[in-house]
Amino acid sequence: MSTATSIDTKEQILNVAESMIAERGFAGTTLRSIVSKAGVNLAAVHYHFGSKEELFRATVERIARPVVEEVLTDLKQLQEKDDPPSVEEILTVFLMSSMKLLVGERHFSIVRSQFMGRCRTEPEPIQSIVHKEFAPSSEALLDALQQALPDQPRSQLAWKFDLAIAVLIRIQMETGKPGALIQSSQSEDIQKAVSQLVTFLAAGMRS
Amino acid sequence: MSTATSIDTKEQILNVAESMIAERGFAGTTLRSIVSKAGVNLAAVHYHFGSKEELFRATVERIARPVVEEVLTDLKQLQEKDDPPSVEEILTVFLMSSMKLLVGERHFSIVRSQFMGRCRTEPEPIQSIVHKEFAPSSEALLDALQQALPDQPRSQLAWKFDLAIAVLIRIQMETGKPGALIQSSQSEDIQKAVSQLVTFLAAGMRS
DNA sequence: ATAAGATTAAAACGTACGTTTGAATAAATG
DNA sequence: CATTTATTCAAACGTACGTTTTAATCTTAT
Repeated sequence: MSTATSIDTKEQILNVAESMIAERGFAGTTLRSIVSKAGVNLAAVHYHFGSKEELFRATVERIARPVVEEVLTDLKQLQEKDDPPSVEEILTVFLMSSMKLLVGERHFSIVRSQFMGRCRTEPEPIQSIVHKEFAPSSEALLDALQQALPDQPRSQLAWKFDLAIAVLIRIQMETGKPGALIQSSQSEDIQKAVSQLVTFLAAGMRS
Repeated sequence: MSTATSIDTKEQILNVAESMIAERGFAGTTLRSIVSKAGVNLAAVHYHFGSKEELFRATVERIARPVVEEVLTDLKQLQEKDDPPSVEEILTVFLMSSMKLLVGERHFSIVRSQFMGRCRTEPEPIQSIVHKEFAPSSEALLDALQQALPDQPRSQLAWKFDLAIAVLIRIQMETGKPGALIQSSQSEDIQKAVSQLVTFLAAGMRS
């Protein structure tokens, strides 16, 4: 059953795995280093998750799920307001859904942002896991963009949106580092950065 | 001395390391898998390179050096023609210098492009190695952009250029895959893609 | 031809990996 | 309270890692 102790262990592993994978990547992070930092037994990983890869899947899922859900609901809400929404509105939903991870306890949330960036640049089979997790929101966003820019061929829109993802990933990986666009997890900083990014990307999307 | 056989061994290791790191990343690529595919002895790696990390450094250097030199000479040539050059001209130099890796034997050159993208998203200490290798050309390009867009604050230009790098990396990683902007290594395809990317990025840079 | 140096080869080094096991402990259930 | 279930723990499993060693082989030059 789910006892208080077991939940703590499981979540501790997820938390530590998150920050270590964000820094060192999947292949560069060992289970022994995770359990050492988390203060739990090595076997706990396999008891709670089954394998290293499943632990990674759980880590991705825990972060990605609320982001994907946020995109879908915000997009739906946007389309009910005015259909079709503008490119800027769609890009704002796209960026803000991920940036909202940043609002909260500083260090932890910045790590989350870096984790998101890191895990989306991992080699196979990690890449597929992450891609699959984000597929629903990616497709919804691309559909919305197609409606906002009906004159552009779908293929062109596809690679442009792909570049928008690349930009988001880069922003996430650099978050908190000196010289980066986003340095704090304060709401004003984030909103300002998002609006700059929307301007940057919208110009490219329309071009 | 440098005999014909030893050069073949050394270059064989570099070639195979290049393609395997492009696919699996640095931590995910083992020396044993490299020498196995290359058909050379395991100890040859340490004889010719000293360590796994030094092999990686050599692999990066072999590809990055001509790219960096190309950027510097092309930029100089551009500035002699008209000073200051336009944003579009600078971005073209930036993109084309890397894209020229693609011109040549198809499979091998596509792997090179993927390697470039992959190694620039690696965790430390790899990240620092790659960054150091590209620093001269990055700084020169940023300086040129500053001259072309004197009204934008340096800090803003810096993160915008950083996003341009992110875009290039993404393009390189996706090269050859279905749905990607660049699918072949033919000169026309590349030039067409570069001009589209220049338009995309220039719009963002000016925004 | 032979000595010197450069390169390759096979084997082992110690370490660390992900995973499994089986017993000990804690929690929940009747 | 007894018993079943859930969880933790220490230890070991087999495998694979990067690296080192020592000897054999090939090149080059005297």
